Amino acid sequence: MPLSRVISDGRKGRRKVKMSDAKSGGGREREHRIEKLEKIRELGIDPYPYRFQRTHSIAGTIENREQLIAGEVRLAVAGRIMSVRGHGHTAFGHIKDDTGTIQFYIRDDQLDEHEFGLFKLLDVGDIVGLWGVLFTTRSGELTVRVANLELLAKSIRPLPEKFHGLQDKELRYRHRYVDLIVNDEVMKVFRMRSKILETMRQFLLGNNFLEVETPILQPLYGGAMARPFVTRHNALDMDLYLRIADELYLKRLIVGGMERVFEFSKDFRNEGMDRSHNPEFTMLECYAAYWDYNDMMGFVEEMFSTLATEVCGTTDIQFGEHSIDLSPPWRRLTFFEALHEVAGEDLRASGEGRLEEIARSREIDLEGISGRTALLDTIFSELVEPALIQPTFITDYPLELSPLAKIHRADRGLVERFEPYIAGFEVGNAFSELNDPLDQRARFEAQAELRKAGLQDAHPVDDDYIRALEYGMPPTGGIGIGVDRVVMLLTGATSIRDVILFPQMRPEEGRDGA
RNA sequence: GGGCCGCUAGCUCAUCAGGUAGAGCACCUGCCUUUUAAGCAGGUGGUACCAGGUUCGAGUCCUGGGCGGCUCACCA
Repeated sequence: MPLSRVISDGRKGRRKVKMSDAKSGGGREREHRIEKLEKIRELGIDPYPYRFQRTHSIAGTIENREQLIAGEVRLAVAGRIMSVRGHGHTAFGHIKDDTGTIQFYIRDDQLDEHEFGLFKLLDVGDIVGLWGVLFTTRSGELTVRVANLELLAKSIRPLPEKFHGLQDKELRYRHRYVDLIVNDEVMKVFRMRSKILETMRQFLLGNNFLEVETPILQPLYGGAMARPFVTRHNALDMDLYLRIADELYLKRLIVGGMERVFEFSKDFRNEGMDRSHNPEFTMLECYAAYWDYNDMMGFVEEMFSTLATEVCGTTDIQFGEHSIDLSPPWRRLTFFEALHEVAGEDLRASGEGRLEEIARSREIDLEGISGRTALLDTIFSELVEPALIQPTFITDYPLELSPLAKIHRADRGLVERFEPYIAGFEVGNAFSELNDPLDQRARFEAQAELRKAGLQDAHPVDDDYIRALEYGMPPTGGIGIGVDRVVMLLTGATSIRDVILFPQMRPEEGRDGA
């Protein structure tokens, strides 16, 4: 009896699970298939053999079709049966591997009896290996004429319907393997994701960055304003945090003399979930000694135009209704300049009263918002952000928002920080990194005060990080890039769940009741 | 957390005002040696998310719960 069934027995509010692992899941068809599985075994055939030697991928077969047909080459391909059209003594169907789909043609007078008997016990969804030569059908389709076939894995669960496929988003996320089998565009998105990561990595390695790995389990979290997940280490008898950022570790490495480092960091933030937030997500952070944030801006422009060129073949990409030009240089605008544009006046010196007036006149909801910084931030995200469609660097933020960034060289009230915006998304966050240990301690202590005042997301003081800075960190430019959002941008996905293979979901069986 | 919407066969969906659930695909049986949403004939398949309630009778109405989608808020 399946474990899930045992656990759920007697539990109130149990949800019926579609395609469950219970015996009823998959309906009668699953039982038919298990019967066929037994018959296959009775024929002395192992329905789950150990390997298969392919001569060609399906894409390779299609690519070399002329030589393969002309030479009457006996080839071996393998894949999942996606359709079968039986005609008594013959059958057509398609198999699919991860390079493509090809038709096969099988007829009983060209196989030994044994093998055609096996074929009759196969189903859509089974994984097979086929040997044969290529030909073109009357209707012009490239087809493998099967001379021999081998079952490589029996599928006992039916695939979704061939025409509509799997639509239900819940099932698509929960049973991503099925989604990948039947929805080709899903496979395409995740191939692009891989390509994006690879291009980023190559770009960084090509610029002499060193790829490193830093702890996910941290005794003290930091590097961002967010609530962490807490976990427990039994042997040490202590709580640990899942990292919310790897920033403070990477800068320790800069102190240690690694002059350019990066990490693809799985980060975890214990907050709400929506179209652009998953509790675990991927951040690319990179730090370069002797750079400031201006150097980093140039680097980011280069990286994104390289990405778009490698992945999409052009720096002009389409996202929803927007055409976006990622080629450098990008527009650069300070935080207060951007506000000036939308508010029609310089807000740099405006008091709380004036900021509230402006917000109200634009019908911005100010519930729970108090203080000048929060007002500025709110006005910015309501009025400025949505309009930042073409790539734009917003620079020089108010000091209060950025405890890890260096004071602006020309203005003590600002920090040297920028955020790249594309299609209204904030895709990163970068600073001239604060390397004055005494200033850093003062900033941490200011955060600690905010924490005491009830701001849970404020930074805890990280004494070891300050000690590292006390040994001396060179001037450094750093950035964190939200990789999932970049993937959304380049694939046109409108939900982060469409670029994460297994997005966080509540368990199918529902929450544990009393 | 709020609002709206959804949950019916393996999948995609019907079921007008409450009367004991239906189609297509898939599956099973038979026929069919170049088909391709193959075709023809016949057939199987349901705890209508769960639990209560109203009613002679509930997929349908009411209450509570579960899961999801969209959206707003919170949150970087």
